[in-house]
Formats: sequence, structure tokens, C-alpha cells
Amino acid sequence: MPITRNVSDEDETESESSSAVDAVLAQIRAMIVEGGLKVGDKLPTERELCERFNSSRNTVREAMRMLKAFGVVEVRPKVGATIVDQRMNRAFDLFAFNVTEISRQTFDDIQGFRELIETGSVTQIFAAVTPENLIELREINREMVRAKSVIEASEQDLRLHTRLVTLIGNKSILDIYRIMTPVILRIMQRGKTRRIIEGETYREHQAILDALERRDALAFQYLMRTHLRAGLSTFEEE
Amino acid sequence: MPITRNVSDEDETESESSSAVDAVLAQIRAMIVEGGLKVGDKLPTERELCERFNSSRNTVREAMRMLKAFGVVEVRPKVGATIVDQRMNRAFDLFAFNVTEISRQTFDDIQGFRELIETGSVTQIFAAVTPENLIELREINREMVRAKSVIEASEQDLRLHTRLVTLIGNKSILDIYRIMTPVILRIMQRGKTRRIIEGETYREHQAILDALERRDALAFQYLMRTHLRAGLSTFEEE
DNA sequence: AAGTTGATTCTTGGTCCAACAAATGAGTCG
DNA sequence: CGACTCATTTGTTGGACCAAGAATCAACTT
Repeated sequence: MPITRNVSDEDETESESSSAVDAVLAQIRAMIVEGGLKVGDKLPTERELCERFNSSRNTVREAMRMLKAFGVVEVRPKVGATIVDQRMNRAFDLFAFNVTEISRQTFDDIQGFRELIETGSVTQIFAAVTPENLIELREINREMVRAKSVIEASEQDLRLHTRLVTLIGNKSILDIYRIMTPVILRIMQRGKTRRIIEGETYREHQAILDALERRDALAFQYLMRTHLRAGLSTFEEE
Repeated sequence: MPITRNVSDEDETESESSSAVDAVLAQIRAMIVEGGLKVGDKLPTERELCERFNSSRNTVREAMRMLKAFGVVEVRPKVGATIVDQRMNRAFDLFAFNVTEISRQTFDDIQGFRELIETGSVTQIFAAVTPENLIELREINREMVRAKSVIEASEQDLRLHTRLVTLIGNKSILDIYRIMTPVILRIMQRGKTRRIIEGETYREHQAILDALERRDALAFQYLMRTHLRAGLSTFEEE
């Protein structure tokens, strides 16, 4: 019997994907789901998967590579592949992989989204904030003006906003912010150079934190909106 | 001029990843960025990348596999690899790859996020909605009750909400909704069986659309919040 | 003669195989 | 108890072949 077994044999119940790698990927995935494998469990060895799926080792490895890229498995030499769930981190890597320039449209959309979140969650933020939080937030704001470079200042700026979002207590929203971090940073570093240096951003932050401290929802929302839109105006100058 | 630069040379500024595949991946990425390659451009052939990076073909292929998993390149036989930007679709696939069960916490977070978006964007939605939109939305709602299965009904339910979110006119938010689609669907299909059948969801949708039609922001926000939280209560019954 | 069509060849990704290197867990011996 | 050896497993390499598509060219038709 020749070695070249055809992929599309009898065991091809699903996904006649016309690609051996995709087929193996689907089968491994089915094995995870139907086998009820949970995070922390181990997958069979590569060679075992080879003979189980009638595939070559390279094919199995490429499928494993995709699982790794998806953040579903973590594989170490000798110890094998264990199931994990780092898809959020993968999504983060995804957006850090910059190939295209940020368009004006993307800029508007991201800022609009932030406005929605950061002004809309005023109730939750007010309910959760503690005096210690305020001290920390003001300290971050001071670190921003002490920053040596625009890049560093942007990171502190975003850190302050992210810290505020953390107070909402919603992990999904925080995850989204984490995913968007690279894009937001690029947006900040593009348009805010002068504003940060001139201290406008610092003073706006201070006003927002003051409103937060005295639980003035209307002021908080108004100042936050103005603050976010100010970055918007500097973008279109160029 | 010899092209064969050694991998571990001076240009290894980042990611001395101790992995040949990661090294090749970083180099290809650097080639894209520094070469100013845009979407639509073509990458060199695999064999050319082999000798340029002094790597084996399998190594290059595994690196290419990751680029494909990232949605950065699209590779077709004979024609080679072309640069694309389908990272949003990849992120979508990422979250469709379910390995873990939805926790109560995730459920709360997602619903909280939706509440923030769908009640917070009332101004934009009111400004954008047209009579045709309303007709379409009501039609989707009717299709939901005509649905044969819970799965189909859930899809129509989410379709209505997604259509509403589309009216915001913010592509980033829409992207996030698309990414979350699989998770939201699983949430819906878990808790809403009885509610959909009994027509509660339909009537709540109708009330929301009525408020939308007469531009009653307060009613819209209140009804939407109640509607979203209703699904929350059915979740904890089990 | 020009255009079309068909076959042929060549390129290129897709898959497989065999082998070696490196890492590491496990067993063994001092 | 510790150091050492060994076997297993992933990481990497090089080579081989196949299939499909692009390119080229010859033959045929109009």
C-alpha cells in the first residue's frame, strides 16, 4: 500500500476543507469539544495525532501552529501541548500587528466608542471609586507631565483612562480597552503632541478628577466629553 | 550581493525568540513594515524567503501559517501570498473557537456592556433612524417569532440588536459586536428559551421600537435596560 | 495572417518523509 | 539525596513528490 493516503477517506465526516491542515485542525477541535477537554488538559503527542488522523507530522504541526496562534493551546518541548485560553491576549497581539495606517474614520469611531463608555459609565464609576483610587489617579496624571517623551506621556494618559474604566468593574469592557490599546496609543501619539506639552491634557484630567471627587455626574460627563473631543480636533489640523 | 543574511546577526533588535519560526515571523513582519508593503502587495515565494532568511521551508511555512492565522496574508496555491487585512475576521474566528463555558461573570459583563452601548447611544440612534429602518426592524422582530428553533430565534434577536447598533454609525462598535456575536448567541440560547416562546421578547422589542418611533428617549433607555436585564434573570434560574 | 484554442512546461504552494538537535522528565546509580 | 544517563517529545532541517495554476508556444480555424 502506498503511503500517500488520501485525506478524503471515510473518516471525513466534516469539513471537506480541501486542505489537510484545515481538516486536522477541525478534527483536533472536535476532539477538544467532544472529548470535553478543559483548560489545563493535555493533548496527545504530535506523532500520536499523526497516526490518529493519518497525516504527516508537518501537517499536524501546522495545525498546531494555528491553535497556538489562536491562543487555545500552549506547547512546550518534551511536555507537549496543553489547552489554555489566551484568546484575549491573541486578540491583543492581533491589533498590535500594525500593517495599515489609521484612517480618520477609525479615529472618529474609536473616540466615539470611548466617549460612550467613559461618559456612560459614570454611575458605576462613582459607585466604585475610593479615596485611594483618586490619589492613584492624580499620581498617574502627575507622572504624565513628568514624562520624558510623547510616547511615555501617551502611555500614562491612556493608563489613567484605563484605570478609570477598570472602576466600572466590567471585565469585557476592560478586555476591549486592552485590545484597543495599541490603536489608541497610535492615535494619541499622532495628534496630542502639543496639547500634552502645553499642559492642557493635565488640566483637563484634573478637572475630571475633581468632578469625580465631588460626585458631580453632569460635570464629569461634560468634561470627559470635551476632553475626548479635544483630541479629535487636533487630529484634523494636519 | 548575497541575500542570505544570517538570522542571528546584528539586525536582531527584537525578539531573540529562541525559536526559528518566531524569528522568521518577525523578519517577515519587519519586511512588510520597513518595505512599506501595503494591502494587495505580494510577498516573495516561500522558497525565496527560505534562502533570504536562511531557514528551512517548513519553518517558513509555519511562520506563514501564523500570518495567515493573524489575517495578515492570504495565500493561494501557485499565486503566492498577498497582504490583506482581515484581522477583524480573525478576531471573529478567535471568539467563535469555544473551549470554555460561559461563566456567570462573563454573562454579566457582556450584558452590562450591551446595556451601556444600546442605552447610551440613544441620541445617535434617534438621529439616524428612518421610517424604513423601523419597518425593517419590526420585520426582523416578526421573523423572530416565526423562527422554527431557539437557535434561529436567537439569531434574529441578535440581528435586531445589531441592526440598532448599526444605526450608531460607529464601525468600531459594530466590529466589537461582530466579534462578540458567538458569545452573545450562546448566552441567548442558554437562558432565553422560554421567554422567546412565550413571546415576551417579541413584546419587549415592540415596545422598544415604539419608543424609538416616537423619539421617546427616556422610554427607550428604560425599556432597553429592562429588556436586557430580563435575560439576565433567566440565566440564574438554572 | 490573425486570433483562438489546446497542449506542454514551469513555477509554486501542499504534503510527506527521514533524520538530527535540543530540551526535559523519569529512572538509575553512586 | 544528588548527579547522571536515557528515552521521549518538540524544534528544525533538507529533500522529495504532487497538484494546480500560470505562462508559453504550437496548431488549428476563420
